[in-house]
Amino acid sequence: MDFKLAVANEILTALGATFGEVEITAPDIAAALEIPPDTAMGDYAVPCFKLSKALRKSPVMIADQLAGAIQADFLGKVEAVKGYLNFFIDRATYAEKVITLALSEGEQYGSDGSGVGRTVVLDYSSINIAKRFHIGHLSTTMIGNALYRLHRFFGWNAVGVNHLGDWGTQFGKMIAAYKRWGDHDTVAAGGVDEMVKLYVRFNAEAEQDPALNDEGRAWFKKIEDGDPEALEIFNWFKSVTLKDAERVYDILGVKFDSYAGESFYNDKMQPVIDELKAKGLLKEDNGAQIVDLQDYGMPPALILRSDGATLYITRDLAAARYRRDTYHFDKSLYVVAYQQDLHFRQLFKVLELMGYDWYKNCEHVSFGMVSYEGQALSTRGGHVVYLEDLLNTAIEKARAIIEEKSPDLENKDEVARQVGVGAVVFFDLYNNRIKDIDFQWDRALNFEGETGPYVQYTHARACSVLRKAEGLETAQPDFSALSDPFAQDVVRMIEQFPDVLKAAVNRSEPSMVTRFSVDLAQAFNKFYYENKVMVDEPGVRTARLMLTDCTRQVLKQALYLIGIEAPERM
RNA sequence: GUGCCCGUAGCGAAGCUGGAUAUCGCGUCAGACUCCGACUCUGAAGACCGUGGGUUCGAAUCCCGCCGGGCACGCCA
Repeated sequence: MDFKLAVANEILTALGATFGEVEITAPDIAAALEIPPDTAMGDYAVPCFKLSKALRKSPVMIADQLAGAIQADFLGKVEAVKGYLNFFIDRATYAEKVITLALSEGEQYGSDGSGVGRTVVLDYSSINIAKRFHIGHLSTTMIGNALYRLHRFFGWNAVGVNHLGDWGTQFGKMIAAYKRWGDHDTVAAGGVDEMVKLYVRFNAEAEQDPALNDEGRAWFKKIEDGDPEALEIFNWFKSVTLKDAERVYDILGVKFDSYAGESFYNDKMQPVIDELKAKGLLKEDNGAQIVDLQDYGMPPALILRSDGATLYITRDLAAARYRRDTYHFDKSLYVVAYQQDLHFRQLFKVLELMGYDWYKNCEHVSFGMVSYEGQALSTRGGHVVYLEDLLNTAIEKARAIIEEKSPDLENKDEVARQVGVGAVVFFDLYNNRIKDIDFQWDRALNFEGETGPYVQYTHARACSVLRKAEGLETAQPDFSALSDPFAQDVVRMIEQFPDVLKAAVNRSEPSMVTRFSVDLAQAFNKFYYENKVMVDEPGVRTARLMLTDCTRQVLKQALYLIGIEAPERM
């Protein structure tokens, strides 16, 4: 039973009985239902101010009259207060319905299956070849991962794309540097770090000897032309970078279905350019080919440089079309920082001008910048935190706490990893994605308060209680044992879980799930403190254990959806 | 200069399809519990919700101006 809808139906009936025909439907009323700021005021409320005009009566009068006309067995009490109609629901029934539903649906609880038969393409993480993974890449990776999991949970066919940054003259420079100073074994052993060293050296020496740059360009031209040697080195660089990145992805539990990056679209741009030309969208400006977007308040989109070379947006146009043709997506998300807001507005606008109505299904999921202790990240300036270092530090810290608090734990290494990584990921997904993050070690490694470890701990605690209850006599649950405010808060959170997930998907906002997990954990901890679960009375005990089980299940699911594991002991 | 985004207690935030007394965490202070597991509970101090207008029965929430900060604005990605 949907409580909101049930309450809404009662109101509708009472409205009809009291004021005659009204043009309003039950779902309308359900949408207008609110949860009062204080549970002492009621469990649901309807503000009657909007009805005031249509009915030509004061809100206070409407509320008063409706209160007198409503009676239903699942409603405890109906009160009219200053134009608000407040409902008190029968709490035992409420708890029973919510818990029974959540437990019967199990791991599917929270999903309405609304994505079945639909496909979403998610572009996230999108690392650059020959660069190390640092904290600036965490948000795109984890937001993308969370959205990927959320969509799958709702039944979507999700395609995760790591749109590799593997195109540009810097790769020609890298090869030139490698040919001059590098050797296979050193790079194979040192990985990305060695490649970065070569690149840094190249740029340093190129300042003395600009001819080196020509050498770099020449190598890049060879890549473009498909020269076997150039391609072999280039592809090898890619595989070394991906191997390095894979290590981090494994720690984070992040996966992709495609690694088609910029170079992949090298031979797919010409048809797009031809099409732009055919549709009369392309025009020359200062030797370059552009799409004029002046009518839309935007600077022009540069499709071809004056030397004929393609640009970023040219590749993204080709990529958008390729994804549409290949995956037939119903939705395409780009999890990219807000610096590129304009780029995506231009991209989507050009798609629209090309006549692709599916441009509407493309969305830029933009997020804030990461700075480090107040300053911009700078790889060159050494002002940077590498992701692997951060994760390892977090894992070590978790390990130390485990040694102190639960030295007898069996799989300490695994749990340390789960908790350490959980802290970092949670930190990243905690705030609205649009907010900038100033990375500070002590905050990212915080395990107390609103943090991943706190939620994980609550989950482990629930597991512990359930373990202790194994083998005890079960009885018909007495749901009236869940009528107190603390248990009710937990029930309410569990009831809201499906709505929270839906909103998180609709708004592409994983932080809603992160927030929810904290709220549920807090509510459960209060409940747990105020009510003893393991009481002698079997009916009461069973009801409280069911609530504990529900909490465990929902916390685990919430954490999973934002990419965090939930150990059963810690 | 133009466009977009952000501005809520000392700090970090939530609340933004308008609704009752603006929540949460960190930190500070005073207590309680210390019973299943780093928890939890009670209370204190701390917010003219950047600012000025407007719309509305009602604005942190919507609209406009201003201030402060960030990002972006043709041949990088």
